[in-house]
Amino acid sequence: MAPKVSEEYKEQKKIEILQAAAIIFGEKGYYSTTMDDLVKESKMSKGAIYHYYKSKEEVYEHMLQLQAEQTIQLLEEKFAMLPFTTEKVGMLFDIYASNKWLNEPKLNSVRNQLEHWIAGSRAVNREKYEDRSLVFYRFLTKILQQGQESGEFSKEIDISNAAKLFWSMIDGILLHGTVLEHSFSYVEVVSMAKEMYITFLTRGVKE
Amino acid sequence: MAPKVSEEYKEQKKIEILQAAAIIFGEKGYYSTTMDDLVKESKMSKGAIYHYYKSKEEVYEHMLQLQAEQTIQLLEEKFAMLPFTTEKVGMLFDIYASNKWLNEPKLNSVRNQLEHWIAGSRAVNREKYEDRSLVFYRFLTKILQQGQESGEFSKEIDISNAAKLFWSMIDGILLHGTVLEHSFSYVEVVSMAKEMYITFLTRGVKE
Amino acid sequence: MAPKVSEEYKEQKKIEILQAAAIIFGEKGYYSTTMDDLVKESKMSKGAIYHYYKSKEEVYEHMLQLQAEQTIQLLEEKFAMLPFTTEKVGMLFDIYASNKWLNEPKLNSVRNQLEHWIAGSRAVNREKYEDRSLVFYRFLTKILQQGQESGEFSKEIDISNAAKLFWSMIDGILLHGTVLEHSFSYVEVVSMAKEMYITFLTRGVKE
Amino acid sequence: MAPKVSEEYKEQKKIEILQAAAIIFGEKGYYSTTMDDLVKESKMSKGAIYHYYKSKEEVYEHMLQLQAEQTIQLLEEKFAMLPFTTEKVGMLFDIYASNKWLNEPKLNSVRNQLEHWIAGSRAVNREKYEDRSLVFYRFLTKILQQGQESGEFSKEIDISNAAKLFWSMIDGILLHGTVLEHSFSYVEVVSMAKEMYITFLTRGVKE
DNA sequence: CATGAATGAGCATTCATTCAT
DNA sequence: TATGAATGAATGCTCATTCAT
Repeated sequence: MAPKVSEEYKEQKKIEILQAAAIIFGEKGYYSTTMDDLVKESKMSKGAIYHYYKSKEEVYEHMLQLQAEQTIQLLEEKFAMLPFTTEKVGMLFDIYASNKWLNEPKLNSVRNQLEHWIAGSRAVNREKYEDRSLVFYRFLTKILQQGQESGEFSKEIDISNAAKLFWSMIDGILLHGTVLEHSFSYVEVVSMAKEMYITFLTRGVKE
Repeated sequence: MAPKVSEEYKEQKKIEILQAAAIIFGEKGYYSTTMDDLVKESKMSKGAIYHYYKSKEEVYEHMLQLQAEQTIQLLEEKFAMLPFTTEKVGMLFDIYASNKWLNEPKLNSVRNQLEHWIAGSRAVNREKYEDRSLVFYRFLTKILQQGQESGEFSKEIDISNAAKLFWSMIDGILLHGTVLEHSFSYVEVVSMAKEMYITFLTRGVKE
Repeated sequence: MAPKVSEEYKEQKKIEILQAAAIIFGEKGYYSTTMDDLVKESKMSKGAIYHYYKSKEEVYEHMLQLQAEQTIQLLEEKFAMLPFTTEKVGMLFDIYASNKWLNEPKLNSVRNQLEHWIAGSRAVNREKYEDRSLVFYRFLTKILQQGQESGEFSKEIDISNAAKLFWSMIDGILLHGTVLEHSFSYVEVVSMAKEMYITFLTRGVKE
Repeated sequence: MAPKVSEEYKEQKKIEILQAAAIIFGEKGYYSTTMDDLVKESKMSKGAIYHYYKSKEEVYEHMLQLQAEQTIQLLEEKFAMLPFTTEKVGMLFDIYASNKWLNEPKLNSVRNQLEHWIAGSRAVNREKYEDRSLVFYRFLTKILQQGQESGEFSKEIDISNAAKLFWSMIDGILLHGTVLEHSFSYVEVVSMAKEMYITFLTRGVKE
């Protein structure tokens, strides 16, 4: 209702829309969510939403981007203080094993990411999705490199592929965990993956 | 009154619909594919399709089921003749590494499975999806058990979780490979996963 | 409701839609007419209309085309039996002077043609509108040529421009007549135009 | 309480809005132009425009009125100095034949007038449009009357209808010229109309 | 006076499903 | 059985107008 408002106000409004979007898209998925659903969830008018985003697609895109950024940011914060790279990689698994990743909102966020990933892989502009992955790959590759340099990890391993393998594994586990929920022993599987992966990285390294 | 056409005829018709469905759903995804698309692809009339399947959803379901069955059957055929379980597990990776899994139709099939998995995980009747996974889990669990019994694999490993981990990993790799395609070094990553997984299974086992 | 219907049936349906379109577009104009108006007027379902035409625009286009064709056909029928071209040109005016051109449906048809003409002149694909005019120009040019050849009309006149002038004049009179209706002495103005135009064509011709 | 700003300021603002309106309505037509388009073109805020005009319709109305007034004023200025009415009528044609009437802005103005004329002829308050025409009719009727009184024009002609015929002809030619643009030999047709019309008026008058 | 964010009714179009023939 | 015309609720999006600041 306020004209000529501050930039922060507008930014705040966009965040509010994205938060409602996260809830409702998470609940019903991209296709089954209607703009009326989002209107109801956000308690804004349709016009207001279209004032800030020019399509349902755009709302979704921005929501995904925000979630990816928040994830990366979270990871980097946690990592700032750890001295050893082995610990870092271990913590990465621990983060995903922690119950934070099992509650409803996170689950939905994961579902969204995966769903749009797949849908998007059919789209013409697939680069966007590639970019989003590369951020995650790069994040881990850097850590693995530190590990090789410090002598913690075997130098024979191709760290670029190892990073890809890590995220593939995590996404696969999240996928199964998301779909199967309680019949999938999520924590145990992540734990097994952690042991397997770290053993593999440190294999043949003298301690 | 005797039916006008044979059962085989009807079964054949249903298969034809499913084949068209695999192509068109694979190309456009569940939501973006319309029944008119399926009509065009299958070269049948709308009435005919609705005669054999009572909804779009049902066509999709049956198509997925068929694809899953074909995959399991393929795997079992390949495995019949291998004596050592280590070889079997290795072959499992090799199958996924082989170029059969990189061509367009397979890719689409994978996309379909994953997409519906995720969408379905939100649905009320999630059991259906759980069942489909359990078939795969059980298939591998049996093999891993043989491996433990023959002394090839470490007895300390929880084979049920190891099976879950395997399929999570494979689906995760397929997911990344599907989305990223050429910028994802698919074969190398599968190969690394193979080495890692088998090492993990056989770790501590005297040879 | 009938599947696999005859071509005539389909043609008939399309005509029905066009007839309803002529009424409702004529009444409210292109922009103010909604598809719901057309649904109500045609007593068909929205889906049925979209089954035969792929957009509101297309319905409008086809309606215009039909009206133009009907006009040309009407003119040609009337002309078949007249021996002298002067009489033909005279009759052309008489047709427009006749009260047929003053009743509501015709008036609306004229309004539609003119309205879309103008709107269309801004459009990218203006050729369509040009074509429609050229049909009318050509129709008259042929007659004027016969008149010159038979010696009825002055040979100094550029008949191509004279044809353009005729239709400009008629459209202008229709425009004013349509807009001003009763305060525009339509019949008298057409009559004056007739005298002026024919005098001009036959000027200097020995009788 | 005294107004905060002068009347001239307000008048100036309204003119500015109308100038932007002439451009943007001319370009896109009444229906396809949005208030946001007008905001952008006028470089004013939406609130400002609604402060001076109470609706889109009103802006359009005022714009048309202004354009009509300017046209009449232009004509009257040109005519003040001509002694013979035949010359005046000739000049009227010449004005329309001059290239001023072929450039983009004028063309758009013509389009606007015609478009709204037609749309308006459906409206309830048609008198408004009638009035606007009557101004033009009256303007020419006066001149034709002078011509009859001075003996330049035939006394047998109904000058009221002749005035109507003139403007019908001009609008018709503008209509065709506007729609067909380069494939319509505008200057030649106006020139032919001039010869025809003046011959008609002066027919049977001894010189 | 000026601003532009907010409103929400309105619109064209889509599409799964039905059913008369 | 087979056909495809018909249905109409549902959907994403637009835009003239209002009004708090």
